[in-house]
Amino acid sequence: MKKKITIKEIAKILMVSVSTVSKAMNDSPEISEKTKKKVKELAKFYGYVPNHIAVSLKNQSTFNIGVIIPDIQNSFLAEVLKNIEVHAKKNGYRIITFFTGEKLKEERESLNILSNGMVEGIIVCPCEETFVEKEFNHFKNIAETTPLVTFDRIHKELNFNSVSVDDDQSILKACAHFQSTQAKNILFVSSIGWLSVGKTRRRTFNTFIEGEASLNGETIEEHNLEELRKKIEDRITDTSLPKIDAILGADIESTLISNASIAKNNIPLIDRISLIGYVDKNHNELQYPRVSYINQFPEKVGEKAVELLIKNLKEEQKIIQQEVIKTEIVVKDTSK
Amino acid sequence: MKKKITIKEIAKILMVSVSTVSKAMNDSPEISEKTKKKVKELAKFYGYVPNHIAVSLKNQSTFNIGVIIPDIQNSFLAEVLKNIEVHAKKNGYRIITFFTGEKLKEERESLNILSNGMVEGIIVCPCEETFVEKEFNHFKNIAETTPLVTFDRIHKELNFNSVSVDDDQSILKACAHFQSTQAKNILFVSSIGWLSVGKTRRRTFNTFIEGEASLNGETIEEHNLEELRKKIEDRITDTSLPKIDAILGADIESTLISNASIAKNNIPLIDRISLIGYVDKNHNELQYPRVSYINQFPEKVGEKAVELLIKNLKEEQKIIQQEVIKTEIVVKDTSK
DNA sequence: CTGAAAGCGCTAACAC
DNA sequence: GTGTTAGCGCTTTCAG
Repeated sequence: MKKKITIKEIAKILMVSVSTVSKAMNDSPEISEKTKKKVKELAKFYGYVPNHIAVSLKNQSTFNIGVIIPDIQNSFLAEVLKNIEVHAKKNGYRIITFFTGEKLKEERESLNILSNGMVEGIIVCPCEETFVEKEFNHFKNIAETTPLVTFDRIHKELNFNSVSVDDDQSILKACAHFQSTQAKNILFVSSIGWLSVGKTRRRTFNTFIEGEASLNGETIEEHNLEELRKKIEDRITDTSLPKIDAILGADIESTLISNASIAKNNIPLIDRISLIGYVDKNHNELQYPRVSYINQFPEKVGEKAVELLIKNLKEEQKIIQQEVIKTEIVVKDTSK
Repeated sequence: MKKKITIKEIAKILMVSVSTVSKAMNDSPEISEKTKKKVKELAKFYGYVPNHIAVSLKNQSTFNIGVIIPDIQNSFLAEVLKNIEVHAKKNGYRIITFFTGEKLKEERESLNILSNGMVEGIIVCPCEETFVEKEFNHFKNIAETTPLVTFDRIHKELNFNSVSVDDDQSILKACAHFQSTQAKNILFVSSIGWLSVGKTRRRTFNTFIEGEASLNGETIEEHNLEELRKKIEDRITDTSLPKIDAILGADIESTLISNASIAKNNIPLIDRISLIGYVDKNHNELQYPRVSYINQFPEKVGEKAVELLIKNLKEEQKIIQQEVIKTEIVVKDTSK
């Protein structure tokens, strides 16, 4: 493997000093056009590119933003990530992405590694284990020295800059939508009952239903997807029980399974069960029927997160801002 | 924002030299247990973490692997990426991911940035524009100084370490599968005719069909997905034309649209059109009907890519190895 | 217009 | 067992 050429070697070949080469490469007005040309030509010839690590160390700035994500397979997070990258780049920053697999240990490690010189600031979606363990100290420690923005998942102890989605509002809007279409029996399905966000969504659903005399609610929560499918199919095909008018999916998986169950059991149109849930937008557009869904605007989440972080990088004093993105129900084929 | 503490400051507080602190932190046997304890305690107290940039510069090694991906929304690439990350971590490496958006300029820039000190080696899926422009010099230049592994997309000029998928075989296996189920008229649908991989797939399909007297082939290629949907629906519902027995989807989008079109037009079972194509595995499992698909083993691609790269990092001399992953047809609901 | 020298934070050979 | 020192590749002040 060929060795990479350094400024020093270029200087030697040209019989000038390293500082001259450095200045020439950076187009300093101190250097004559002639020398600049000479230096640049040789640099190009040898394929010189400044060593990024050395520049970072010297300048104490990397133009890197760290991003920590629980899971890349989560299409919402993937879309946020994409948008973080786009907006970071637009502002002259690169991103360094770590995945935690929802593990607290990985999250801690990622924060530690990133926060020491690698990046100027960090955008992080806290992992599930963090919420289970109610352990937020690693964030607090890091936030003392490194600008931090959390997104998507919130907790009162996570009082940093954050961008989240109005989750309660999503559920309430979906319920209200069902109500306006005369649904009576609403089934809440979830494969994420163990996740804090899953718990909140269920609680919000239940609270709403209890407050509405005209509505009746049922819940199916099951982590195992095959089991979940079975339970949903059993329920919606069981004619001995009151008919389900609408299903609210608490996550992508349960929404898809509900959609599949309705399709598979070929339920006649007259008995159509409405369905609203969470989906991968791109995918949803291409399937039939397209599910009516809760749009969480991942583009906005990504953009805002970058915006908040960069604002914090520039300001000297630290400002705390908590953005909440409003969601909307997008009516497609599975509801009126 | 609080300043991060350095080794120097710890040394001053403890009235020892920086090297003592450094050695103590790195558990050098030269240092007494007592001093180690003293140093470590203070380090912990002040939340000291070594500056990664400085360590990298000093050691001339970063334990970073660069990954360059055209598009994170592509579920195949996302899954490969996830597996690259997992296997990199397993070997003690972090990954730094850049997205090119299929743009040659971005690809060039990403390679340049990564190759100078940031990473030890690079895993890259070359972007489409690279193939359109037939411009491979940026890879060749980088490969002279930085270990490189390309994956997924290949070209005879890209003669580096690579992991690719046996694309021809995928198409041939699908055709053979249709043939074995007595299909006569096969429709090839594609939304990626403009992409090199799309061209190859179509060519392979056509060549096979022409060689088989018992088979008849048709092709619908259309970049605009709404148009594509219309064309597919028109074709499969047009009873004045010979009936389509099977559809081969050349990419995820056209496969999904075909599936949706069949479902939407409620084609009776007796006229069932078989469908094989490319899918997002996770998603496919949850929908109904689940599409019979070509498994490209993204896990293997990611794992092999890391393996090849690390092999190259360790060996002094450079070895070139071109891995080809065999695919398989996974029969689900849309074919016999 | 060019060069010498200091220093970013850390490690490690070498001295004591 | 601990300290001194040089140096990784680069930028930048200051001197000439």
